[in-house]
Amino acid sequence: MVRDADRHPEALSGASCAGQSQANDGVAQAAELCRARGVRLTALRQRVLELLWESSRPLGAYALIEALKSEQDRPVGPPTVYRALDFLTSEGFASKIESRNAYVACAHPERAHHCIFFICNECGQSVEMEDQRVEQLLAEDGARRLGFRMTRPVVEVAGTCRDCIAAGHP
Amino acid sequence: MVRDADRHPEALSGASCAGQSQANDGVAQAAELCRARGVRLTALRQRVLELLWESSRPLGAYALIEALKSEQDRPVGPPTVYRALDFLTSEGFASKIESRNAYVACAHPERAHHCIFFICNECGQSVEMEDQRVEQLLAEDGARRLGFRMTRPVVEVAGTCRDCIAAGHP
DNA sequence: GAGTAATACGTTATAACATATCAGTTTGCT
DNA sequence: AGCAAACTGATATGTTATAACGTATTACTC
Repeated sequence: MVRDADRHPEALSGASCAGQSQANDGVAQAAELCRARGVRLTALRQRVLELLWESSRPLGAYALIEALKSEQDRPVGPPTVYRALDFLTSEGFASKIESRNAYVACAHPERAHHCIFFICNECGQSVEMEDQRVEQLLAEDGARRLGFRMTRPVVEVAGTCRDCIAAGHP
Repeated sequence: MVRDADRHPEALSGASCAGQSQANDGVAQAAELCRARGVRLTALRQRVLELLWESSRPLGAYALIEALKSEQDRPVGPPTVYRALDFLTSEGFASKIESRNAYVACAHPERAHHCIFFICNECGQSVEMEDQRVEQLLAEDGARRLGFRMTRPVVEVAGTCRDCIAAGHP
C-alpha cells in the first residue's frame, strides 16, 4: 500500500501563509525564551526551527539537511542538523515524532509539557495537543500498577484527519 | 549519558525460567490462533516469536538476525526477519516499540487491542498494559477537537521501573 | 500425484536514520 | 587581547529498514 504521505515525502513546499505567520511567531517566541534562559538560538538553530515551522508536516533530519544544503552553498552534515535538533527538542521548541523518525516544531514551549500528536496516515500532517488527563492517567497506571515512575510519555495517534476523511480517504 | 540499557544492548541471555514458561504459553497461544485464523505460523515466524518471548527486553531486528544466524547455519538477511516481524505484529503477537526501534512479544493477542508500554530507561525492560480509558480519551480528543479518526494509538511511557527505583536509580 | 496459484523465504543491494570522533571556529568573559 | 566554553564542520561509520527479484514451499484443484 502506498500512502499519499509516502508519495510526497516531506516536501518543503507545503507551507501556507498561515503557516508562515505561525512560523514567525514560533521563532520569535523561541528567541525570547532563549534570551530569558541564557541559551543561544544560533543562526543554524533558528533556521532549522524556521524550516520546521514552515513545513506542514514532520520533517526528517535528512530533509532538513537537503533544505539547508540548497540555501547555504556549504554542505551540511548530519551531525550538524542532529545537534540543532537536540537543542531544539531539549528546549521544548521542537519534538521528535518517534513513530515517523521525524521532527515538528512545538507550540507552547514556554511551559515544559508533554504533547500528544495526531498524525494523518493519508496526508502526513501532524497536530499537537495537550491533555493533562491522558498524562495523568499514564502516570497513575504506571505508579499504581507497576511502581513505575514516568519521565517521558510518548503519545502519537495515527489515523485520518478531518480533511482526508472529507476527501473520502479510508 | 550512557544508560544501563545501552551498555548491555539486547543480550539474549536474560531469559528467566518464568519467562520460559510464559514463552511456551505465548507461542502455543499464537499457534492456536493461527490455526483458527487460517494463517501460517511457519518455523521462522515461530522462532522469532520465541526469541521475543524469551528476551526480558525489547529486541532490535538486528539482534534477532544475530540470534538466528548463530542457531541456523544459514545466514538470515534483514528482509527475512522484518517479514516475520510484520507478520507477528499484524497478527497481534508482537508489537514494535517505536521509541526504541525494537520489538516485544504481546500477551493477549486473542482480542485486537492496543497496548501501552512502560519502558525503563535504566534496565530496558518493557511492560505491556491495556487501559481502555486512555484509548478512549485519545479517540475522543481526536474526534471532538480535530475531527480525527484514530486507527492506531502509539503510547509508550519512558521512566524508571520499580526495581530500578529500589536499586537507587534516578 | 501432477499442475498451478499463492504464499513465504533467500539474496543482494541500497535507502534512511543516527552517532563517534576530532579539528576548527565563534562567542562570552576577564 | 587572551582564554575557556560552546558551537559548528568534516569524515567516517554504525544502525535500522526496504526494494527488487529469484527460489522454494504450501495449499488447492483436477
